[in-house]
Amino acid sequence: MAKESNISMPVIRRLPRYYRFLYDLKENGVTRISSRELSQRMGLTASQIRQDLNCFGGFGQQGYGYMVNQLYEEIGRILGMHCPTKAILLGVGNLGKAVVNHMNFASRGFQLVGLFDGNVALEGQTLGELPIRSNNELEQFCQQEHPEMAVLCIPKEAAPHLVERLVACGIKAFWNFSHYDIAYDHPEVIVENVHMGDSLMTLSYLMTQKDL
Amino acid sequence: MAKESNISMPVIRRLPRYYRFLYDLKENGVTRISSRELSQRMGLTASQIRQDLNCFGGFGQQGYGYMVNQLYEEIGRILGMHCPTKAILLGVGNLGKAVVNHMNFASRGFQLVGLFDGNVALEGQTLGELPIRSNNELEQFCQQEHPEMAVLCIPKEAAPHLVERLVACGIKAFWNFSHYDIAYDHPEVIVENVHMGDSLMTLSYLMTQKDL
DNA sequence: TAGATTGTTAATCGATTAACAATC
DNA sequence: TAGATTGTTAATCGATTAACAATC
Repeated sequence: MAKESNISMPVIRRLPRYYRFLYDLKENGVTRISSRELSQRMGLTASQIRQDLNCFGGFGQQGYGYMVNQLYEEIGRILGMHCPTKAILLGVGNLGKAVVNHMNFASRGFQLVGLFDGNVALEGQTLGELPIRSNNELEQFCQQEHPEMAVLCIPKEAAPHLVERLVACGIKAFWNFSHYDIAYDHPEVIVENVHMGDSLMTLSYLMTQKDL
Repeated sequence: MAKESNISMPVIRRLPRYYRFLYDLKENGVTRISSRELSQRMGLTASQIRQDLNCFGGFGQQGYGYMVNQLYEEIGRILGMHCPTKAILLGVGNLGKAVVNHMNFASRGFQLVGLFDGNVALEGQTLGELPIRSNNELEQFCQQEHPEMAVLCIPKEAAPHLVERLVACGIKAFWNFSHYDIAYDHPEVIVENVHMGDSLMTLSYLMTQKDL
């Protein structure tokens, strides 16, 4: 579908949310829905929903609405859920462990194939059915498995050097929990930053404002 | 400063990022900076930085720039870093543990004062120097400590009932890791959602697009 | 056919960028 | 004073909303 390029980021970032709501509707046995009803459930305008969906094609039927299951599948396809990408995770500390245990990579378009940590004491331990490997094995592992995405749960200080190595290993995208600014040094890779601290501080701001 | 109301969300969400960059500059011994230089480091326009900062007041000096430390402190004050809010966390599973261990609440405007879990087997265990309490103690604890914010690391199914109780206990804001849509049922509370899964799916989309 | 709801164009709104006067 | 850079207004750009013709 040629329409799919040049979609704006606000639209893209709404897609996973549509996907979640459609999944819930599906689970609740709803088979079709109008943009108007979906808009009420999601707190958006019906206009925006139709505008968003039409970036990718006409998934609805005039006078009738959208088939929930079909729309769910279409958005899943658009998001790349059906062609999983191999991913590795670096830094098996508190955060890394939680990401491995808590995040269902398989249902979000990725296949987690390797765990790495700089601490050799962890080597040989397993986490979520995967062995924890030493960073020394990185190059060899990537040559064999060809992962394309790396999850960074490492300290900021360790990041620049590791990112350099990972890019050399063929990693094309990063899910970055570290505070190192990858994009600045590597404009060619895709980076999705997760700054949980920023989110917490935003909440602090909003509470402070309301207190006035 | 009366200017501080009606600031748009895009501006607010950039504040923590300014705060981080200013901290780094400070650490590196930089004492003053122009909007132009900061814009280059952050990948923004100088215009936007000046526009953003002027929502809150004139922190710079014409012909000279901004004092790094002063600006850092001002943004910290705006974000409410200096008046910590008491917070509790519910759900001490993988994710809850990681949040407790990994997130420095104290440096982001909050004081974590209590941990709660529905699993009584965890009761009495400690995590990050705090005892894990049963959800049964919630009401009594809140009466004594008056926390204003709750971190939700609980399953979606458990959320509606617990949120009800927490709002009755005087909780005014939620840092929500669950997929339950709090705002829909409680428009009066402040909610900051953290949807890590959405972030991962966005990355999947971006990779899928580039592959075309 | 009549009613409903989409797909799509046009209008509005808001956010970003550019420009420049103020001033250090 | 001259140079630099802010604070602020104006212009542009993009995203959202409204409107409505197309059509199921």
